[in-house]
Amino acid sequence: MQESSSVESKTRSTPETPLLGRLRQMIVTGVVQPGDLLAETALAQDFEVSRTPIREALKQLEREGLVEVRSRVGTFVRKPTQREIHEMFSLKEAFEGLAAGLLARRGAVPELEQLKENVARSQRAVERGDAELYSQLVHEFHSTLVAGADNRKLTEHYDLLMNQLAYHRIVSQTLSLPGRLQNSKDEHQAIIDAISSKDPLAAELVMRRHVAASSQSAALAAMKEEDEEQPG
Amino acid sequence: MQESSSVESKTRSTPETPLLGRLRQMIVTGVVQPGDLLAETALAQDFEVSRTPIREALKQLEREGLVEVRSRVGTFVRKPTQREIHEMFSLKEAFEGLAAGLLARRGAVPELEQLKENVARSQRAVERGDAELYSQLVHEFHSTLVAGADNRKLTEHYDLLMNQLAYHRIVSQTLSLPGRLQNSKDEHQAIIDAISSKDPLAAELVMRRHVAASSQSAALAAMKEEDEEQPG
DNA sequence: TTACAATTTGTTGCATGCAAGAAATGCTAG
DNA sequence: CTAGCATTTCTTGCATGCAACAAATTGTAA
Repeated sequence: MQESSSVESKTRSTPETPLLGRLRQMIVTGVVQPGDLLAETALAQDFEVSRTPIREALKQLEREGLVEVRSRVGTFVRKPTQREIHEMFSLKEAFEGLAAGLLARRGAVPELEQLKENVARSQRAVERGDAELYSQLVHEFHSTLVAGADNRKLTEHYDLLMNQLAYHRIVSQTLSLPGRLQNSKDEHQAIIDAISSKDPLAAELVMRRHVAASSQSAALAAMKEEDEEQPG
Repeated sequence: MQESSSVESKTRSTPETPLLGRLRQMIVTGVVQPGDLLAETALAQDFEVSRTPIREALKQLEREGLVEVRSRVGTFVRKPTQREIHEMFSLKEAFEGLAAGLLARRGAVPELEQLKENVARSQRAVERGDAELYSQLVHEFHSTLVAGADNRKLTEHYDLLMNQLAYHRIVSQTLSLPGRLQNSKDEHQAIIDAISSKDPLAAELVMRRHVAASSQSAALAAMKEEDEEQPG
């Protein structure tokens, strides 16, 4: 299953102090809500350590954009602005497009098989109308695709981005939109086809279209009004 | 003219403790070399503060990939592997391609004028054979282009990437390759043309081609530098 | 009640002490 | 000289105390 942190990958020079991961997960999964105060002293007591390691973790989270440290006032869980969400989806599109292209260039790798199996399971989830399972599979699909690009720097930046997007909550809302669920699965299949035919350009294009479509749904779900122009 | 940090942008929630920026610049500009030990106590004396803020800054730099903290051994300036350099250039291509597309979609903005003027100055630098000035202008061109995309998240990730690439040293060597200098200027002009004609796809394509070409040169230069260290 | 100043409370920022561990050094035996 | 072990040194990891500052609270006067 997953590591202690939410979207974080396996490799890390320092073995990832559990503290940072646990705090990050609390934020990403919504255990603590935007605006909540994360006081060093209180956290230190909760985790039964001193303020120092807590403080270091909070500084990291600030760098990751998950919290805001207001000097001598407090550290607060941050909520991305609508603009930031839009910006991050642009980046998501670029990252996953790049990943699809790189994966297509690599050819037949284990990750490609994983993707095929993912779509098969997704098909069954769609038939059963199991939105919860499907949401999980969607996450796995994108995660596997990026991993398959075999580019650690890309993975690093991608994880950073997705943590800040607090992917789970936004996407699970998105998928409940009518029709989007079946569409999404078909698009995943199209992506696999493009990758399988070892056509990096096509793979990137299809992937980016897919992400753009999802993003639009997600943006709609996050905020009702706000009409955006779509590239094409 | 630059901020305290090297490639960092203006906006930052916390006003960017000077310490972090100064340390970062020391690494990026090569004042301290890869493999060098950055001992907390020594730095604390140099900067006339206690170990605590030094320690926090070093942890940030670890997160940025500039140093490696080996537990209870020391913090060392990190040197990107050849693979990482390759990976980062892939990301650079994606980032700047995205930026070019976004900028093309924005249309006529101040940054576009800055780019035009940059090329004009570059032309003069080429004619005079002033490689040093040209190197600076190249940096400015790419920096302005990304800024012109008006996407702060993109800028954040881009800055993170470029700091780790320690751009200056690699690029300045790159440009000395024969012919590359004039080519580079022409490509910059082509990028501006695509952006001016408000064709995001074309702009992205041309930009990515340009970055790919530069990257290849830079990769060669980096390998060359690598070889020069080994014989000993 | 309202305005406003003084005080109290709560939080982070920084300095410092000490312990844990890794690596270098020296020492001893052969 | 070499190998192996003890010791010393150097470094980070963490705990804690105190100062600086912001914000909330209280008290007071009109």
